[in-house]
Amino acid sequence: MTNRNSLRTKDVPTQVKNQELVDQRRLQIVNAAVRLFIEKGFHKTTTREIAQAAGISIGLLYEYVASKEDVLYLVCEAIHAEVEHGVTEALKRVKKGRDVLAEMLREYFLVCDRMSDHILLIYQETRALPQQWRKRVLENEVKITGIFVETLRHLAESGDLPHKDKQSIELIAHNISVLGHMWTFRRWFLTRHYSIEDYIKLQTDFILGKSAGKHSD
Amino acid sequence: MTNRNSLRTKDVPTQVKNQELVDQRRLQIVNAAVRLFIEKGFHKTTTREIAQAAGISIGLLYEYVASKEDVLYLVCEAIHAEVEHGVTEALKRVKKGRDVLAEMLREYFLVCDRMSDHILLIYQETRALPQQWRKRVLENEVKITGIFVETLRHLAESGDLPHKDKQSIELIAHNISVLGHMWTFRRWFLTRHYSIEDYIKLQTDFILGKSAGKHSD
DNA sequence: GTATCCTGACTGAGCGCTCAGTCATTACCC
DNA sequence: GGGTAATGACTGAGCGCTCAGTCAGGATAC
Repeated sequence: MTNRNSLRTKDVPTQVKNQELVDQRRLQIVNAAVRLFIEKGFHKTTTREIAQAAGISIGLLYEYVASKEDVLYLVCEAIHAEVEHGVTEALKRVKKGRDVLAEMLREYFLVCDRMSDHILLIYQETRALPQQWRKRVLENEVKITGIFVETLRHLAESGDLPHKDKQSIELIAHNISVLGHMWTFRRWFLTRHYSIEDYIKLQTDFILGKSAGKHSD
Repeated sequence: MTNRNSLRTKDVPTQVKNQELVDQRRLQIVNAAVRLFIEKGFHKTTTREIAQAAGISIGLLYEYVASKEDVLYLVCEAIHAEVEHGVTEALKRVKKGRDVLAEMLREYFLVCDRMSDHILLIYQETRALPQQWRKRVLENEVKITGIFVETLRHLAESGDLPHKDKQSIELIAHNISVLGHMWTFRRWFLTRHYSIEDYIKLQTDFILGKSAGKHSD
């Protein structure tokens, strides 16, 4: 995982003066912690294990964070940065072509596929964060959903999407986000029946409205 | 919460002979634990707190379960039983009328609304279960999704739903499940913008395919 | 009397975090 | 340049405490 945790990271206190060093060490720490948290979960991972996996001493770990929860927060921020980066990069590639929505969905689902474990981690361990930071992590979700809202709005304005009011568009954006996540937290079941390509195709049809029912109203 | 945890519950060992008593005590324990787990999470809740809230001693608690994780398992099973009961009850009411799918969605989303905290709990704490039981809890999710699969299949056969292959129907069932859950795990955001009635209406439109895009293929 | 249910003081493993001390590097002085 | 002082990154043994789980013994029912 690359270091995109530049902004929010500043809120986590450190004893170390050299900012470059802080970034580098925290990158080590986050990478180690992500691996361990995915493997055994936050609660069953000890601070010593994190330190060891990061290649530093337990004492030094606490020069760079004030608590174990700080580590989890850094991890969550890093994951979000990664996802957001993935999505915006994908969007750039897509915007030029046609069939923007379908292409966007495809790219997004692929990001979710790649980041499965990480996204799952956020669903499972956010609760362990202190109130204030939990809130921030949740707002990151909204931020990513916001990217979809923007795209959908553009499409609606340019007429490539049936007119929708703001409320509908926003909810559809949430649906897209969550249906991407569904691939991560029901992966254990879904992969038995669908490849990621199946999944992309079927979900795209569903979201684009090729899907269900006739109405009697 | 009523006691619907009759089957799977037998797998959790107890020292107490009187089965009635076991059921009654475990009900106390589960009710107490649910409340505490929702409030502070599994890891921050002590076994003592559970015992006290259940009105029994710590020693007695361990006559009815073998570990703290047992309690979590009982809680998960109870919640699932409750949700399943809610859904099947709702379905019975619905099947007679018309517009079955829309009515089913409505009832299901209302169940999710009522059981918000409980469903969220399962998302957040399943990880803390030992492997084998985690699997069972996950399979309960599939079971509930299965109810939707059944209903959709009936509708498809009776022609009230455009023909869909098995794969599509199954995935739509999963989507419905998860979009219900979304109301619980994004509740903190969604309630700012939508009432549950708004949510039901918009999601129903979305799922029934009144929703999005035109295609260029 | 004995089988069963129940109590709560007790144990000890485990873990987050600290802090006294080490060492490499830099800054400063003459 | 060489001697000295200051800085701050780094170490890891161990402290303090929490908390799941136990067990010896008491209460109750029949």
